[in-house]
Amino acid sequence: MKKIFLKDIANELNLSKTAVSLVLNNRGDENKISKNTQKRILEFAQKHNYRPNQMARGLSLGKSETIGLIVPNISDIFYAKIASHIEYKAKEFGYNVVFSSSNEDAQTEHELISSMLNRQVDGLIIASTQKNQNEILKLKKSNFPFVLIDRHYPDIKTNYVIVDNFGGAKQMTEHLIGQGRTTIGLISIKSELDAMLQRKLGYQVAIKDNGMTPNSRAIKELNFFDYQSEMKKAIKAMVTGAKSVDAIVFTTHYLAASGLRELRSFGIDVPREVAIISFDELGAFDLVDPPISASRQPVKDIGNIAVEILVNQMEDKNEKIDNKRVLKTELLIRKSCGV
Amino acid sequence: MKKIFLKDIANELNLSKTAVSLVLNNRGDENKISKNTQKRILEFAQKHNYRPNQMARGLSLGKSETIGLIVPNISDIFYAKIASHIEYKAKEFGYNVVFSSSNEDAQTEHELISSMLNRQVDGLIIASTQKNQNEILKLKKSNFPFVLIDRHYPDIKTNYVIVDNFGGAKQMTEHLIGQGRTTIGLISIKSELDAMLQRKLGYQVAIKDNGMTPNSRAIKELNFFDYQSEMKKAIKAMVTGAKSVDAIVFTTHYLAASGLRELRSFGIDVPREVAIISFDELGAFDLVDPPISASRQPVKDIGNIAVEILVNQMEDKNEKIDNKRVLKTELLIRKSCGV
DNA sequence: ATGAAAGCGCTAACAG
DNA sequence: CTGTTAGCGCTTTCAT
Repeated sequence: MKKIFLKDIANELNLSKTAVSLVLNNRGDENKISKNTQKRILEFAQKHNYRPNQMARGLSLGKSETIGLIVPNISDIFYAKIASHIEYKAKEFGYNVVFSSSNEDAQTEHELISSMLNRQVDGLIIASTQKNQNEILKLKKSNFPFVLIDRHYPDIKTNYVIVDNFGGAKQMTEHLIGQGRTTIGLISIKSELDAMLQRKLGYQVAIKDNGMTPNSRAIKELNFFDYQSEMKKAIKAMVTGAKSVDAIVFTTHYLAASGLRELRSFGIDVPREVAIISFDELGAFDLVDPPISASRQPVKDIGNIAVEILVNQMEDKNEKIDNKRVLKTELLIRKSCGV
Repeated sequence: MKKIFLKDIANELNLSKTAVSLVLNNRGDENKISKNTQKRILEFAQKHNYRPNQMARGLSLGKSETIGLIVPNISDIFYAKIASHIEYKAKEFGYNVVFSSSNEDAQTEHELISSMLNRQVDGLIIASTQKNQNEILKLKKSNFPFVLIDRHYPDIKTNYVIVDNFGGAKQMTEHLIGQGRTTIGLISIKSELDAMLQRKLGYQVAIKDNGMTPNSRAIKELNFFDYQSEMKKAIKAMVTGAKSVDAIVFTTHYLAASGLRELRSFGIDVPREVAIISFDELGAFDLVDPPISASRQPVKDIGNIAVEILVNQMEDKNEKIDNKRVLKTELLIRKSCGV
């Protein structure tokens, strides 16, 4: 089963490369190549297991039929799920997906974008570190097709698909208030991410709107790379002393999991003493003791819509490039925030 | 910021494409190109943001510096983690990663392999459906570099990195026996996967070795695509009637999660009435009520070793191609299998 | 209806 | 030390 090339099949069949190429790309009819010739070509290719070299094809065509996907971390189940949906949807449109993780590092993200551009991806889907404003601006100016997901740059007009972080967090907080909680804390990641700012804001607005006293001491923002050890201190500060909280909003799933571990180690009864709720969830949140309430993100929609917008822009060069989509999260009420 | 090519920089600098290409590929010194010329080239390239076209480069070089990764499902946290480690390790060696999910479908896997070959990946890492023996055999015969992970074909000599499924399952079962459990059931996926067979075998051998009566009614193998609804029946059958079990071994994480849900809905006290243990785990298994014991797979090692073997084979064509690695799982004892 | 020939951007003998 | 030249495998215009 040796490798066979376009040229070989042209030679064997006494045809030109042109004819073979045309037929193999389904352009036989429009170029009026006889049915019989077409059949011969197709059968021969099939029989000899012909595989066009996509690098050659891509070089010639000036495109690779590949989409690049850059996420902070593919082993985060949230991004893994999005990746899975992106891959599925991309395939529907005939595109492959190359992915890479930036590890929340701006420089890595920068290199990844370059590298993918080198590899001639036809478009990019990026869950950005949000620390590469210039890079994104350059991409935009060069008119290269891309869409941001999960995180966007508020100051740049681009395509993006995000969720309503503000609304989701506000709704979560209001639910706790509705349950009669009066001293509600927030534990988040220290970050410039607009998503995180919006979640904090949603929480704060809910607090104020309900006539409760905002208390900056009730807000803890942990270092992303060291959140586990900082969590211990944060929880300790929140549950001891006179101003202890009776509820905590976590701005992301791994914080909620970590926070619950610490609450337990302090012997706190969740939800009786402290109710908790999480933005986004892990697979087993419904099994946890107690089951953790969460605001679920529509991962499938995020992936699908991102691909659709991207493909539109890649294939229709006139497409406007500030296609903004803000999706709603879904509040899942479980025992962790009250009875 | 218009696109700039090798030719452009040669022209601008009044040099030949050769010189420029050499320098840009760090072969300036070995080709005795003057330091000064090198500096001019590098600076010009830098300044104009030169990006070599990897399709052209790949076509010329006959390789793409890309590794293809095929897994059953990238949104399964187990594979997502492996993918993450593979990506990281591959980058150390200068390779990119393209991934795709086969959805446990043989035909899809077949197409994926073809497609990746078309795209000129330099090597393949495959967690196979194990239903493509011929395809794998062909790959092997063509001498194309690849390594199987997680699942291997027992009848074909290939590179592979798997875990000791038999030993892990045996150890899990023995632990339950050591806890005084006397009627132990197994819930698995109906599948030809060697991994699943080995897990079942490990369970069965542990049962026999300890003088307990094997009972085929205590083994339930569910349909992969419909395991949730079948789980309800399986659990019901296991916990009702005279021969109800006092422990269950689950052969994979999502089965354990699903099984626990059903046990609860039947009002079973875990672990008092029924102890459970899982092969592999989900992120929050330690938080679940009760915390679920599990045999953890070494995902990082699986990824790293797979890449190392593959790179060896890709870069040293004399490398033997039956590099077999069987890694140990790690038993994590938590409350779900007894006090 | 089919073929010859040029070209995509880069690498690598080989010759100077 | 540098330049010329010939590909890599495929697509596509332009003749025929």
